[in-house]
Amino acid sequence: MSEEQHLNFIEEIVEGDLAAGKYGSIVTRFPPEPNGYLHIGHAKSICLNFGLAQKYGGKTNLRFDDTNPVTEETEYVESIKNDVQWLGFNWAEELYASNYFDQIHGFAVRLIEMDLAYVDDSSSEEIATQKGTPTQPGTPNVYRSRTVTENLQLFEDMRLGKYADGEKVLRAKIDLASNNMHMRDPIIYRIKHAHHHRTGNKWCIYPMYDFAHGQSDAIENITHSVCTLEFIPHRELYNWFIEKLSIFPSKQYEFARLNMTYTVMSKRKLLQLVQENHVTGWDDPRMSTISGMRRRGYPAAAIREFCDRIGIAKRDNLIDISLLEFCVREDLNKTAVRRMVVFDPLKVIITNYTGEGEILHSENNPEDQNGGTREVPFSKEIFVERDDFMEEPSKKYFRLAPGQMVRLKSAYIIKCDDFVKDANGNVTELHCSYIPESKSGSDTSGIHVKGTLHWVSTAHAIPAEVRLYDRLFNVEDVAGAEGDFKDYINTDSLTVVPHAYAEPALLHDSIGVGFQFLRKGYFCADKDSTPTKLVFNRTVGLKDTWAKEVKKGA
RNA sequence: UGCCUGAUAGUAUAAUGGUAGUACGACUGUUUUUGGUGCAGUUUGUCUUGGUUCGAAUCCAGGUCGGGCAACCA
Repeated sequence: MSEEQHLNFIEEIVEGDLAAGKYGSIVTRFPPEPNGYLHIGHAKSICLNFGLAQKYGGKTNLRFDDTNPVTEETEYVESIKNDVQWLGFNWAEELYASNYFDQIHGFAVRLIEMDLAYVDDSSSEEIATQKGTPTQPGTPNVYRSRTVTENLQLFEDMRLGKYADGEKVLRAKIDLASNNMHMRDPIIYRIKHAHHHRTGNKWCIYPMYDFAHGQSDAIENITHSVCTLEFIPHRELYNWFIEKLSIFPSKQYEFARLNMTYTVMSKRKLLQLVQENHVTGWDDPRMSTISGMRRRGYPAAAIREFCDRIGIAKRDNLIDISLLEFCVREDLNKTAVRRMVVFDPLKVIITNYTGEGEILHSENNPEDQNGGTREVPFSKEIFVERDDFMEEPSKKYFRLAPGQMVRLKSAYIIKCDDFVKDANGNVTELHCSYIPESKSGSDTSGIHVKGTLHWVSTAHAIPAEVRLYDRLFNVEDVAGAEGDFKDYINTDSLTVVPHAYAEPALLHDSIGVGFQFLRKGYFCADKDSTPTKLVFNRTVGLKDTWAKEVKKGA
């Protein structure tokens, strides 16, 4: 009652329709064309369409808008199904616009019979010219006054394959003077002698989007057909066909598509990145595709949360990618298993440690009481991160420096006594002493240190490759930037750390879980990872207030 | 030149004629065996000009700015 339910404008429409008794329950659909992989923008649409049905007790169909056989492939169908499922949604029915080709063809015949469609022999250029311009009305050509009988015969001949591609089209007869260019006798059927991934060679004529989408919606009794803003001018046509054909009156509603900083969101551009090898594939972890994000380690729940937070409205937007990253961290912080991995090793010898070594225990996740612990071997010689030592520390540097003390996570407090340099002046080794009574969990030393470091015992360290990703583009608004979007590709978007050192527990961890490498960020095993060669992707870094501090000083 | 759309903190999004709120970001402080997390707090906004009204982000009119529309693509 009292909770503030902020409805988006589409939810308001749905609630209004339901309250008015317009529909018993709602039916939505997610209608991708299988000509590429799904991206985060599709996720927004998926969450909206499936979310609506879940919230109001309806159903959602997955419908492939496969009306253009030359761009569509089964590979894409499979990837789309996989991505929608991975995101956590189940469709009521798996459908294809091509299932309806017979019915849609029948609709076209009906239109011809009503003298509302005609076969046009003009070339595509002629048709474009005859359409006029937004400020000048179009002009009818001779074909527009063909008789119903003639049109029926010609359309049938088109279907029979008597004409070559482009020789003839079927056009709706509407209004060549309309302010809406889409109403100026739009083409509704074209000839394409092409193999279709579902219907094979059965057809050589295919309906255009405008003559398939609304009809498919109607056939499926879709109550709320939600699409993006650029289809607003199509709505008039959408309604016109439904009215003339007297079919189920689906209603189209439009929302603003997702735009995100530092990335591109169009299948055409994503395809280009793949084809020109700017990335390794559709599932490259830097891609804005669902499959790329999955491989990068973004949890589905985080993507759903993101889609929830960005809202649904009609205003053009450019969402900061850091909001997505926030959602990813928020999710992973609660679920990721903590491990220690040193990327850039600096050897530390604990000079006063006389034991053989020992097994210590460290919690798997401080956020999860039931997460348990793991064994971490400790010994006289360990690796720490090279940038966790400074010969001449700045004032607020809480890590190792001559005479300075830190805690080794889940182990002991150590003090840096000395360091060794090579001929080039590079620090090669630290000599530290440990405080025996400072052992984690039974610390009686009374010493408090400000810094805690991750570390790995050199004798037990497991080599691993770590891949660090940065934004794929170096401008915020890639689509809005002048010139070719490829000019803005960030050439440093991938950094490989070939020889990182991981604690041994990581060897036995199952693939598919999210990790937090302490103080380094969130990671997941890549599909390239094998038992003999571990490979990890950095999903996202940790919030780093120290880096910010350093930057300020610089 | 036409038509269609939209405009609320830096970014998104609510307030549906009656206290401009929330989240992310930024900044403080605090807690912490991750410079992480958590907690507390601060910060910044109704495109503009008129009108209607006791009262306007909301309604009306004009302007400004943004996006879209003339593929045998979807």
